[in-house]
Amino acid sequence: MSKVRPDAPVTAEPAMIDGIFRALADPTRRNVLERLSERPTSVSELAAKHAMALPSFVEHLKILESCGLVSSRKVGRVRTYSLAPDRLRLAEDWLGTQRRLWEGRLDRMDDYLLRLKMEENR
Amino acid sequence: MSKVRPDAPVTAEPAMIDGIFRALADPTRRNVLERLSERPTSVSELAAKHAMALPSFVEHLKILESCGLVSSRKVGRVRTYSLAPDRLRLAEDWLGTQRRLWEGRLDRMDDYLLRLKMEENR
DNA sequence: CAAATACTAAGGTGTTTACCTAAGTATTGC
DNA sequence: GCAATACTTAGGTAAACACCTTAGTATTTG
Repeated sequence: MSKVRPDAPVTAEPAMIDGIFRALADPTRRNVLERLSERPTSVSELAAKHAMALPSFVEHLKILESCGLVSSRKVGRVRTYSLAPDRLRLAEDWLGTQRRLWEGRLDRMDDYLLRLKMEENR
Repeated sequence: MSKVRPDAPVTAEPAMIDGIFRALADPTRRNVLERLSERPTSVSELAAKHAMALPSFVEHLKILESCGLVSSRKVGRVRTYSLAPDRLRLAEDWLGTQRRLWEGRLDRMDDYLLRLKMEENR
C-alpha cells in the first residue's frame, strides 16, 4: 500500500493543482490517461490514434509528465509511459472537498428553509 | 445502453469537460468556487480579496459562468454569484471513473504478481 | 553496413489567456 | 439632482498554447 497522503487540509494547494487541472483540460491528454489506465504504452502506439504530428503529440506527453500525472522510461529507442496515480488523487481530493463544502451549504439551506416553515406553521 | 468501444474515450461531452477543467486550473477561480460554497456573494465582495483590477477579476467570473460552474443574477446594480453544483460533478465523475480504471489496473497487476509468486512456490 | 524505426530538437505560426487602463452605464443615497 | 457605487465595455499587451515542418540522433533489423 503505497500512499502519498499527508493529512492535507486539501482546500487550497500550490501551483501543482493548477498544472494538473490544466493538463486535464485537453481531450488528447485525457485520452492518453484513459489509455494508460489500461496498461503502459509506448509513444508511437499512443500517438497512432491521434491525427497530429508526432512532435505535437509528444508535447502533450511532456505536459502530463511535467505535472506528475504520468511517468516514462526509455529502453532502447522506445519510450514507455505509465500512469502515476498519486497526482490524479490531488485533483480528486480538491473536488471531493468542494463537494463536501457545497453539500454542507445545501444542508444549511435546508435547515434554514425548515426553520422558516416551522415558524410559519406556528 | 451502449458501452463505448475500448479505444474510445469513456467520457461524455468532451468540450464541456475541457471548459470545466480549464476553469478549475486557475487559483483565482478555484478560490471563488470555495467562497461561493459558503454563500452567494456579490462581484465586489468577491473581488475585494484579489489584488487585481476589477475588469480582470470579472473576466474570471464570466469564465466560471460560461462553463456552468456558477450562475449569477443582477438585482439593481449588484450582481450576485452562486455555485451551480451540477457541473462540478461532471469533473468529479471523470476523475472517479479514471480512479476506478486505474484501481482495476492495479488489481490486475496484483493478480499477475500473485500468480507469479504461486508458480515460484510450486 | 544500410535502411528502417522511434523518438528528439529546433524553430515558426496563429490563437487564447491573463492581465492592464480608461471610459462608459445604470442604480442608489443624500 | 448630483455624487457615489457597482459594475460594464472597449481596447491593448505579453506570455503561454497547440499546432506545424524540417532535420536531427540513437537503436534495431535485414
